[in-house]
Amino acid sequence: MSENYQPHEIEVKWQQRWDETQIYRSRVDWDRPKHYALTMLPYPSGDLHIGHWFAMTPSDARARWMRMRGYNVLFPMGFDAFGLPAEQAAISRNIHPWKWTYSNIERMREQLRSMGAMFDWEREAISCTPEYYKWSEWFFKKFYEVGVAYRGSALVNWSETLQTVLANEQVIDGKDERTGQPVVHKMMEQWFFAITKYADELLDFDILDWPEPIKIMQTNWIGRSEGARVSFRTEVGDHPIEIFTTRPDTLWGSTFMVLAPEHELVDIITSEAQRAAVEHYIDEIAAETEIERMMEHREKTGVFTGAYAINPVNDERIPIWIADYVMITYGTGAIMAVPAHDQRDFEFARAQDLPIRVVIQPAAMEDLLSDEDMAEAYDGPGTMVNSDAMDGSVSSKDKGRANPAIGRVIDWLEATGKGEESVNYRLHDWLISRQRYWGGPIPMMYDGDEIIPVPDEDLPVVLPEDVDFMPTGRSPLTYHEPFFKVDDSVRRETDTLDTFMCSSWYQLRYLSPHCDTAPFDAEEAAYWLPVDVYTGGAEHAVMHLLYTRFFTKVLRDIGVFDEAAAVMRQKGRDPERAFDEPMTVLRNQGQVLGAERQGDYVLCSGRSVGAKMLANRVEVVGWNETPAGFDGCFGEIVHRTENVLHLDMAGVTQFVEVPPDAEIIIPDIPGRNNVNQLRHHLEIQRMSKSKGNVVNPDQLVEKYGADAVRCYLMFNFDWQKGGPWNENNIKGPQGWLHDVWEIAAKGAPAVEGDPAGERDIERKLHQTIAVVNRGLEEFSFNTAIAEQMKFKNALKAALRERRIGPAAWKDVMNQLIRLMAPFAPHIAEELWERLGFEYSAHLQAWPAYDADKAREEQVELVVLINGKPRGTIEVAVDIERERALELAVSSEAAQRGLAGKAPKRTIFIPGRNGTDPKVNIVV
RNA sequence: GCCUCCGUAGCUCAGGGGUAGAGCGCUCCCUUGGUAAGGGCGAGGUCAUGAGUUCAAAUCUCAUCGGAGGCUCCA
Repeated sequence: MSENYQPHEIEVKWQQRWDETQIYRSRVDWDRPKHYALTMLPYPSGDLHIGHWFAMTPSDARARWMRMRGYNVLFPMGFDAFGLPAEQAAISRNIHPWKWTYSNIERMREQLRSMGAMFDWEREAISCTPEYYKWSEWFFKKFYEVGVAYRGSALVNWSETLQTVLANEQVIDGKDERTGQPVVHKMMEQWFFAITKYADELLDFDILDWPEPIKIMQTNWIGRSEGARVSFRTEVGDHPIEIFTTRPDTLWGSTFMVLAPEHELVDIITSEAQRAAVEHYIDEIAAETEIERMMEHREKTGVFTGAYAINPVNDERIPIWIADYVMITYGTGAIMAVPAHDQRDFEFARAQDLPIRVVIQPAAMEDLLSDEDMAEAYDGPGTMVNSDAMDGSVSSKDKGRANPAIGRVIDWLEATGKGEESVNYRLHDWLISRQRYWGGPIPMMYDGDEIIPVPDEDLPVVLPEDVDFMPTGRSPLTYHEPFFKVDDSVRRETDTLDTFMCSSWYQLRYLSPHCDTAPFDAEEAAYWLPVDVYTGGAEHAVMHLLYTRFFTKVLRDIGVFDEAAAVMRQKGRDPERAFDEPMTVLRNQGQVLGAERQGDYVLCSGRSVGAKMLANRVEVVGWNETPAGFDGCFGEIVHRTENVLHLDMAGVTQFVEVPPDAEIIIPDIPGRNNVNQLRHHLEIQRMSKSKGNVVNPDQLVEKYGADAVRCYLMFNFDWQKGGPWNENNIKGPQGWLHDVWEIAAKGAPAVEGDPAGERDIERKLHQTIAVVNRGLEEFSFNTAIAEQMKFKNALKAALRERRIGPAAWKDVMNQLIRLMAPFAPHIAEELWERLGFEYSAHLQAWPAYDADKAREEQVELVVLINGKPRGTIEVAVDIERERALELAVSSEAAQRGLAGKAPKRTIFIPGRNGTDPKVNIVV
């Protein structure tokens, strides 16, 4: 073996060989423990992005590791192929979404193969194929049968830009999540999934090992609050106003009511005298966007409707206002205003000169509130006052029934029939229909008002190809008569499914993507489910990750998993809770950010040598701090080679050589500075086409090889954090691979080695195994690789010092290659073969960690004087306390520190894994 | 405004009550028959700041400053 490391050649070669020998096929094997590793499936948007590599290759490394540890691993891949991006791209390029999507998929498949991941392509699933969406449709029907899918009228988000409705989860700050364009509220009849029925169960994360932020985000999104519903009579006939409150203990302090301007009662209750003012206000609000309305700290505006309501707790007559600080989308769209105890109501009352009444008094006398001179609302604990029979009840800081006053008032409301305990959710039902073309058809038909599900035997309802899909605000399928016309009276639903529905169950389709009698094969499901480790971006926190949990729970409740559960029982596995959640462990990767040039601005003075300046002084200054009349160079450092700075001077590049004796002044860094402390590095930014900082993985693979790119991505970032791209840093992992190659290429050493040296390297190997295991376990891929680099350095040194013999060398190489196999699969396989081991490296067992072999025998006993290290003594690893103290106190370092005095106190700290034992001598 | 996480070498990051670590970068030397390279030596850190706890604090506590992410008229 003598050639150089040629990544490209060996990578292509092994990818083919792996394919041919099918070593990544995953098959049910009840005798082996299973591991379902899943990484979020890509959208076939065109080219594979470096972000895909960043997400997928570490996941692949971990899946490979699990496999080598004896697990039967399923690691599938597919495409989330329906949806607006394809349709928008198709519109702008004037090609059919099928074509666009399929050519992208073909291209991305090839790119995915170049990663050298252990994807089982036999299990590939593509959500826009009829074989796939047949089952999306089938699920929809099942949901309809049990009332989870329903058609209803609701205020929905309408995007003018996209000409379709969107789910709440796809609207962020009043803007469409994808295009950033504003959405408006519209009353429309649409299809919904009753996700709110599962709100409480979705709040239970007991069996989930998920990142805390995701759980918090889902919890906030679901937004459960406990309180009461109370109905206020109005003076305009039988039109009561329903309100929800979390503070029923403040009911007596309600001095007015506020309806959202969109509330359906506004028109009914408004008095003739106020009608013009109310309509004017509503017009004004309508002209504002949702975004403007949600701006914080804006002046509270509103208008009186002329109507009054009766507060049921004290029969008081209170005015009804409308104001835009009350949102139609939350609660009932109406509130009882308690200005004394709610800051928003307080501000409104002050602005409109409405009365304020204190009904909760704080405990301390000096804090007592008065209606007239409150500066702000009081929402702390206290005692109920001005509340008739409830006076004296103690309102604590607690929410819901945990607060005694609230509990007492709720009981009283229910006993008197004035109200009832209630839970309100911020979460709304999932709006599932879209007025767009590129989605799964909704398998429903209409005969007049009657809804008729498409019979099972007619599934799938196939999405026709010859459709004009330009958006018009109506579903493109409404213009396609052969599709929608079933017969003279029956027509098909022409809206399509939200793509998030299709991606809510893809993990199930991977189990048996070609199964045409069921969405998935029961035995496969029984064996593989649930997903053991799911990896992907945190941006899906309240969309995909919430939807798929909901979906799984519905499927469980309608019995879709029953057969799989039966198989489990039959195989002696416990199906209890196996189908409650789709993915038990979730980890989010961070984002690889783009780099943008950003160096220090410097003033350089010196003398010109040809085109170059030879500087004697370089000072870092602000970007616009050129002193008038300055004679020298001023500009941004855009690059540096050794001690030559490349300055950008208003578009012209100036070279400045900085000799070692030049004075360098960096205000942020005190003391003497040197040239490499100057910032010539890159500023981080999101990668985007418009910034031109998108990194193309194909070119990197071409240049460095897939293994180096994989290792760079795993080594140079904290995977869960992400960070800035810096191609220069690829040299680190590249050097590692190169060195390992060289060590292997040199072949077995021709010396005998020495036992101590071999023992030493064995110890280091086992210490490395432990760290690599921990790194992979904890998704800390960077530490796992750093440790292997260290081991490589140690091995290299030992070989140089001729301390390793041929037998030990071969054994170490064998283990070293297996250790690197999950990270750099191609080079590992190549070296494995070249060293004469049997194919394949990836079918080997993971090196076993042996704690005895990892243990140090001789360690340094550290002598500390007053906690400061002052010297070391070589001792046995298991040295005992008495002996250590004796040695330490009599050591030269200690004697020097003690200067003849007796130690005041001595403390022995035994060494534990990896750390040296210590003795602290207090003088 | 609230919540979560984070400030360690020039950069990217490990570690974490008991000697300050890795890779890259940088200096100097060697090699110039692995060569759009290789080898060796080395420099560089008040572990953000300030207080507290301790025999001992980069590590634990509190405060301050700085950064990232999330939530935010949620009744």
